[in-house]
Amino acid sequence: MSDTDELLSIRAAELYYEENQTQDEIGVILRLTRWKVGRLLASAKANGFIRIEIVHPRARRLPIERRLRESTGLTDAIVVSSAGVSSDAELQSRTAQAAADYLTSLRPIPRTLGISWGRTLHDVSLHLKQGWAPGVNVVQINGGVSLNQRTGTAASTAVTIAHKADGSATLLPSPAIFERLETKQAMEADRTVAGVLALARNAQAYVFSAGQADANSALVDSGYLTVAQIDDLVTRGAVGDVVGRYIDQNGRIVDPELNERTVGIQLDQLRRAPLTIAVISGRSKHAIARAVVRNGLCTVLVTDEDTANALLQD
Amino acid sequence: MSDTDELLSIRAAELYYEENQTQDEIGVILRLTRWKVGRLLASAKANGFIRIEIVHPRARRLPIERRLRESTGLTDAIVVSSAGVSSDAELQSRTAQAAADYLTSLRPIPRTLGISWGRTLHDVSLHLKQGWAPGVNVVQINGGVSLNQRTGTAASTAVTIAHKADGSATLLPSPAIFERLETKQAMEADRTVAGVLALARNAQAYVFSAGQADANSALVDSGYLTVAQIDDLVTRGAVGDVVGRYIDQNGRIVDPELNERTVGIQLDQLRRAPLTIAVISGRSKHAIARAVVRNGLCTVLVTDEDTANALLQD
DNA sequence: GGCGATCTTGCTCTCTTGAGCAGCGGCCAC
DNA sequence: GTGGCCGCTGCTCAAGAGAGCAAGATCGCC
Repeated sequence: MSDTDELLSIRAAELYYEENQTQDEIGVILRLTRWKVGRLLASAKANGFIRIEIVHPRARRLPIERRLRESTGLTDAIVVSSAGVSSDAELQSRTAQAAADYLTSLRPIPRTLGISWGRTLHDVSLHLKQGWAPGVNVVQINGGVSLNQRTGTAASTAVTIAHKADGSATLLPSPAIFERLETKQAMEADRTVAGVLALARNAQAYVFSAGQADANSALVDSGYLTVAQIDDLVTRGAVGDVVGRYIDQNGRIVDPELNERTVGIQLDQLRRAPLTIAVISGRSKHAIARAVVRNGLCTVLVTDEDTANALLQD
Repeated sequence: MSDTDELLSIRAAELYYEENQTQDEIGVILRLTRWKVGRLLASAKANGFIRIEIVHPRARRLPIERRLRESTGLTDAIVVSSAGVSSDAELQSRTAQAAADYLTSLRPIPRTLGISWGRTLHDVSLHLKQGWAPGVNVVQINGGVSLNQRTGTAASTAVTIAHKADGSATLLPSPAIFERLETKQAMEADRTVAGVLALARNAQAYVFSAGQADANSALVDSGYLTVAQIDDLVTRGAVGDVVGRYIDQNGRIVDPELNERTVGIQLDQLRRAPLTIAVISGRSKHAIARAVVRNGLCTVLVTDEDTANALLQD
């Protein structure tokens, strides 16, 4: 397009989008036919001079969702807009909201829903509306927090989600990671625990988040791992954890021995499940999000625009 | 509007603006009539959820221009968009470009055009196209740079503008500020100088910029004033200078004695002129821009979006 | 619980916009 | 210089979107 046409297209766009003139009126002002004006506006759009943004906490980015589905093979992708977001916390809240919306709209409604725990899942539980689903049985799929003052977060997340669905919660009464393998095995042998784990393995749908591999991990907060242990895992290629299990960028368990001592369903069980919803957002989780998506650990991803774009870079 | 309607309006907006669906198609998807969809889209716009931005160096902000004209009584206002601008220099370049465009489109074409000098005016001169006007006589309206290596900037600006209009330049062969009043008066008594000043007073249009009152002033750069002198002026209320004369926020001369020693047309002559175009942009010039506009020193303002918004705050 | 006021809804009608097409003019090769 | 090709222009025609209106729903007030 010629230079003067480019300038004209900008003048036309100003009158069209900012002054709400019709293409006809613009034609009179710029001494053009209305068809020419229409073509100029189309070219302004095609050249990317017109940027349309939906500024709202609930806004999603459908084109990015589509590209993400196409390039990764996910069955569904939910991408929240990061337009006008100032803090990471706000972004995560938006993502949790979107996850809650997604759960609410799920059809058929899962009878048993396996969930992990953490800040994100807690956030999701808060965003769910009372009565979001009728009678869902929520089952915890990995061992919960129980070593310090944050006791009960894991349980309360499951209970809240179940309560709001007028359903029931099945808790996994176990630490996330045992110090000794024998203790863990003894625990798993217990009928109650074995029953919960069996229920977890047969859930119709899973919702989980993922943690980045750094000192801010919930597993460090909860006292299951030390910062030194995390550092070691990172050295060995860990990018983050999924249901308490640390993986590298190829989705492989980084420390099999540690993995053995971790209570909850196996990653392969997640991989085989037909509906696994990962809720991951924030700058620091790009790497673990990539690992989760690239290695088939989820079929549905709920995330933010920036993380989605990072995934599309590859 | 109800909460669910708000959410629906966002969903509709996503489908409409990002997925290019028709309101009819959206109606099918969201199980609404197309009229409801149309109303939701209208409400999304009305609520400011839809942000449309024209991203282009030549883009202007017509609604702000209109508000500026209405609230200040300017006969015209040109406001360039600051969308996608990273540096102050880029913004100033855009503003200078807009000023050049405005000059080019001026009708009737002024026979004599009075101009000041400075970085901004120099920038404007560079953005003018060869043949922007036929045969304009450009006359310098205030004393020029001549004390140091930047010699000639003032003259070259005038010459460039005149040359590109296939016209002539009339230079004011004088320093900006004299040290002694007597020398200045002697200079003004000279027939040549007096002639130039008379021509300047009778120009049909004026274009000038304004300087902020700080150590970066062109008058400091050129050696006419010291930083200490500027500090003193600021203490006395100066917000900046117009054609070399420092004014406070009420448009009053801050230092009458200094003003007497300054060569060029008087501010009152600007105030009386029918067409005075001020070109002012950049964060640091908000105060002086306000002083210029509020006190009738220009009839046309060319500026950037941020400065314009600052003016509209009052 | 009844009544009026107000808001919402789904419609018709009209204006606005986009798709597609024929004709014109410029440009290049020969 | 001439013929053919390509791109731009202004048109017709149909789809899309908005304004306005009347009927129905909802709400508050008594």
